[in-house]
Amino acid sequence: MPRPSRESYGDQKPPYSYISLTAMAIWNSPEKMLPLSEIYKFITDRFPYYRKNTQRWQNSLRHNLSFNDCFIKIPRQPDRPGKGAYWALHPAAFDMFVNGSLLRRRKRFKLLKSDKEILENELAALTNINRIFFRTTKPLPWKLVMELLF
DNA sequence: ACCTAATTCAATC
DNA sequence: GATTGAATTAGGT
Ligand SMILES: [Mg+2]
Repeated sequence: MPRPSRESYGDQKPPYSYISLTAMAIWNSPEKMLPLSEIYKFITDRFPYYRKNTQRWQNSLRHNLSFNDCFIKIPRQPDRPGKGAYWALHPAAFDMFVNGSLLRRRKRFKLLKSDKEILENELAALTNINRIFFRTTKPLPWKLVMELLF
């Protein structure tokens, strides 16, 4: 994993792909997952180059998050409200930069169609569980909930 | 020169 | 914010 923490390229474009920058941001975080806004912040905080043309590169970065299987969208937990989901690195993609550079990996990380479907089902299940908590102030009758679910 | 990863534009939800 | 496609740019051999 790329792990630059305090670099300075001035106003020059740093030699990292959006995938690298995003992986750095996520890896640098305590929980190894960040909402979009924090990924942006990580990048603009240390690379002045990205304080311009924000609409362009942020759209590209979002494209990367959705398109690349190495990034997975974790639904936000009810106890941590905010906008958008969290983004994490797929555990099987930790080594996606080996034998490559931070500008261009040797191969794209792509999940098998079947593995992708399994992952999507798991995340969808998580979203459903979270929905049970959504906007409830008082504690839910867990005993009852569990009995209904299982 | 070639392969294909990365970036961009932009429609759509 | 997130997803997707199509077209273009560009890194690495
Ligand atoms: Mg993804």
